[in-house]
Amino acid sequence: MCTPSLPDAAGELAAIERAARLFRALGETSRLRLLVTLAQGEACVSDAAAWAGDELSTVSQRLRVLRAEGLVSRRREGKRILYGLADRHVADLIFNALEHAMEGRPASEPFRKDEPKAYVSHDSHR
Amino acid sequence: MCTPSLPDAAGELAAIERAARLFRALGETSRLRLLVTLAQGEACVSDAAAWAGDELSTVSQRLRVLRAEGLVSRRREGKRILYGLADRHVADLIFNALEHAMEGRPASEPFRKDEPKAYVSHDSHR
DNA sequence: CTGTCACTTGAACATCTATTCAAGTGATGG
DNA sequence: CCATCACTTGAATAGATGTTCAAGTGACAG
Repeated sequence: MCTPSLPDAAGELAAIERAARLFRALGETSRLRLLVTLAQGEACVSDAAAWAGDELSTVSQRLRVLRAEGLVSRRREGKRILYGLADRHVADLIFNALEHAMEGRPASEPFRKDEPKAYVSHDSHR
Repeated sequence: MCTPSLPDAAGELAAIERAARLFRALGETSRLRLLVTLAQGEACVSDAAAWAGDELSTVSQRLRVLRAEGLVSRRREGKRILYGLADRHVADLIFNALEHAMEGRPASEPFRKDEPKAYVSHDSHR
């Protein structure tokens, strides 16, 4: 008699929470730029900081956030530590968003009285 | 050895900025839950508020943010205003993230000395 | 060993963001 | 037309988050 439209398992709520944190990590221009940079290939923190024109510790903190969400990989090479995108999944997520961002309207859609198109998912994903 | 890895057009920077705002909109549990709810079908604000157990105005504000990023559609039906997912692209984004969230490690990966796998994108997307 | 290099981390500050209440808007139904 | 319903919006507050400086860590070169 409750949860009228959400046959979600408790685990799904946790997954949503998790996904939200993931999105939040992606949701900052500086961090996203960093990821796009890493999509071109691995980089050490110093270089990444140089490309971005930011402080070393700033970039390190950004990578910390990204790593906490499993978005980047990390390996040592000599004295440097190389970061890269964690997997193809991450790249997909980013490029999908970039596509949507380019297609989407210029962020100025006052009201539009009726927008008939509403997408409905194929039932459940689970 | 300058702009070593970023042949980005100026427009791409704007796209990244845009994508980041999009991710930020997705990056909050309450808003993401709302979107997942809408993925099951359209809903009016009152109902959505009831499902979520939140104030009407709270949900309205959330929808405002989502609408500003083009994530939801809106149409009037009688006295109600029905919201839904904007398009399949949005659903893809969400479900991709949910998958990654489920696959990913339990958010406790202290260091892992060497993680050899670093994904490198197939050159450019442009 | 020891010094140094490359990076990480803690704390402080500033900024941004979400939620809420109250007031406003506008289409609908009578 | 007018009252009402369903929703939106503005302002205030509280909580979260990013950046920076300074200090800390750890591996590698000598």
